[in-house]
Amino acid sequence: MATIQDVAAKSGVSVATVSRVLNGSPRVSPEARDRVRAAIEALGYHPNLLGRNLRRTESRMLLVVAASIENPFYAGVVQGIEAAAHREGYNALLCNTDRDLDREAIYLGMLDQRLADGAVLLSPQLDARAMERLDARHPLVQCCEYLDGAAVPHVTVDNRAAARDAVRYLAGLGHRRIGMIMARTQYAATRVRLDGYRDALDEAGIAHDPALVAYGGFDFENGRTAAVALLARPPAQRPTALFCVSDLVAAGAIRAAREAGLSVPADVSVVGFDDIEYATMGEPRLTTVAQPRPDLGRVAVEVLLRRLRAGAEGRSDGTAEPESIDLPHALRIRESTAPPRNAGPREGTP
Amino acid sequence: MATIQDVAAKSGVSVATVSRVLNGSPRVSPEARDRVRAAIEALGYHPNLLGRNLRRTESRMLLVVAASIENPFYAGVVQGIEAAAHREGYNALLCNTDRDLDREAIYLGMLDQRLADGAVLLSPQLDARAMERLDARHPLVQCCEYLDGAAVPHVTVDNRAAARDAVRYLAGLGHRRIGMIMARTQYAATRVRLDGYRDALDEAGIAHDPALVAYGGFDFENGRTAAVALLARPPAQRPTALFCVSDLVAAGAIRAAREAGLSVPADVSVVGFDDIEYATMGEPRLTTVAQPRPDLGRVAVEVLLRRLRAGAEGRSDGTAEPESIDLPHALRIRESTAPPRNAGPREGTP
DNA sequence: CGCGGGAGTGTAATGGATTACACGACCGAG
DNA sequence: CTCGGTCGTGTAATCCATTACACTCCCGCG
Repeated sequence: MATIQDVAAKSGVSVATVSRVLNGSPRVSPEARDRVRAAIEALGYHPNLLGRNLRRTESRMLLVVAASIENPFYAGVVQGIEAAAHREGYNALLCNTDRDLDREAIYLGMLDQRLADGAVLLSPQLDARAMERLDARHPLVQCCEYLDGAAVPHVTVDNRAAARDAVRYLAGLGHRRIGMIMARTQYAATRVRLDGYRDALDEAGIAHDPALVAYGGFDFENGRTAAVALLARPPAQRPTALFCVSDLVAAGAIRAAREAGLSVPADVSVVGFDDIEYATMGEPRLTTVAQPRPDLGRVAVEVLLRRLRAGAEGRSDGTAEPESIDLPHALRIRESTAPPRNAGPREGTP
Repeated sequence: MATIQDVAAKSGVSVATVSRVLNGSPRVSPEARDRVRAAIEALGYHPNLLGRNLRRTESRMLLVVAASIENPFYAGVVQGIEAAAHREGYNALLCNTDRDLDREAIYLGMLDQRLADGAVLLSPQLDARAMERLDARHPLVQCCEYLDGAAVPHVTVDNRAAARDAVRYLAGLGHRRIGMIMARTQYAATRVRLDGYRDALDEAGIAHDPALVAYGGFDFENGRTAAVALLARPPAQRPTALFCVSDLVAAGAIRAAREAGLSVPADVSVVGFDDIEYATMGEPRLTTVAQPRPDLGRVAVEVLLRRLRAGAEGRSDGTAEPESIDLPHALRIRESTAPPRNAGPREGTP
């Protein structure tokens, strides 16, 4: 394939001038510019980015690392990341770790190999210290999920407030035995949802009952299994509402309720988290907490590029507070929630 | 960061020797090897792949281009692609076109810029000629969907046979008014499903009724809209079974049936295509045609790398038949299908 | 008329790794 | 002892584009 030398020869100028045309430098005469453009056209020349990137010592590639990029929740986030990256002239390299620390290490190794300039971590597997060490060499940003102790910026919603809103809504419908299906996880973003759940119970003057909190994972089967246990309790102790840590878990809970002969929402209300597409496809449509997914991705990229550029100019202040951002969430009320049987909504409460 | 020069200096050998150690050449004395390894360790050296790739004139990167990578159907395919690519020392760069020809062009442009060595196309937007022209410069392979006239290899299931199996099963249950919800599409892989549907009707001696075939897209809403139209017909002309071009369309059809006061499968049987995770999460669980998704991805990469290597050795035979491959599919019978009301299964037919 | 300075262009160094070729040391065969 | 060959290693060219620096014109001002 043609190189910049070929273009230079064909248009009768030096490679420097061709390069200047390529990069839009103003110090080129219109005639030279035209001749170079014509030669590029005639030769079907495309700059070899391997050469350019080597010279510029950057790859203009951003890593997007997640347990599973295809997880429906991440769909919109990734879209936001890609769009923002392209707008800034970067490409996004999507990486699936399948929660495997080694696979993640391979991907993050691309930073040291200069195949990528920075990374957005959607579900980090490494520990906080390792993340900080890596971040000292190459800018990182955590998005949606993040590790508690790591001094690496993160972009999320206020998960505690989001959970509080969801459970407050259930309490407002008149529910008193509200269960929660949590996930066992290292992520602070998820763990504080339990705090939000408790906040709302406190507000409503409902005593905490640890037996109403079940722990599993984020998936359909996890949700189903956890819900089976909670719904197997005697009717007087059985929760009349379940707040679930994800929409997939909520779908599992609905399946469990059906299998237990209970109807949703008449016998049990179910609230999810994430607002994935599936939430409106199943029956009943899911009440859930929506996160601004494309925005989460977009802002994460903005933070990352800000750091990348700051670093390129030699600044690495070190101890400055990492720039972390919360974006607004929203409770979407649909058909999987209703007042409990034998207890209308508490209209009287202000 | 440390370069190969630094390692050479620190270990008292030349860069050539360091490079040989890096690449596992046997022509290095054990002592030199050890010293180099120690220096690499001490300096925390990682080879700069921008330099290596420039020198080798390859990027070891494979493009994976789809309308939407996050589409649940592609999840497993992408997983297969990634796994196979890594096994061969390649990275997969996932690209979303959102069905936008321009965005696709930008991604495919990365081939000419040498940021990627080849591409797997999951839902090509360009036309057959353009694809062939591009393929002449850089190896491509189509996976799952493919264009009719393009002399570019593809890896799929036998979509016609798969559709035939699904509809044959419905006919076997005793259905005679079997509708199909198709997608308007440029893809041959999808279009031949209509042929398979007709094959099965012919086999069962059922006359074709064009009014029973509706056209839409691949999504939930498309499926719902199309099904609303088919199910609005008077009961005697209404289809008792619907074969849908995708699981999402089938989900939409089920929603439409419910809204029309019909129950699935008692009043209408519904069959999907793809067997995405959602197929077993909803109610009822979906009868559908499963594709071996990771295998489709794996084989696509194998074909691609075969071509890449052949091309690297200077061979480009030109007019040889493109290597296209069909992988086996499977009908998964679940709960969304049953014999029609007022007509038991046709047990007597052999 | 001489000189400072900007515009336009070219030469060559540079980024980091790979590898063809060359060279010296050393071995065994004749 | 000499020659051919292997082994280990180094030098320098190479991949392709960017850019610091130098240079030539040419203009306008004093």
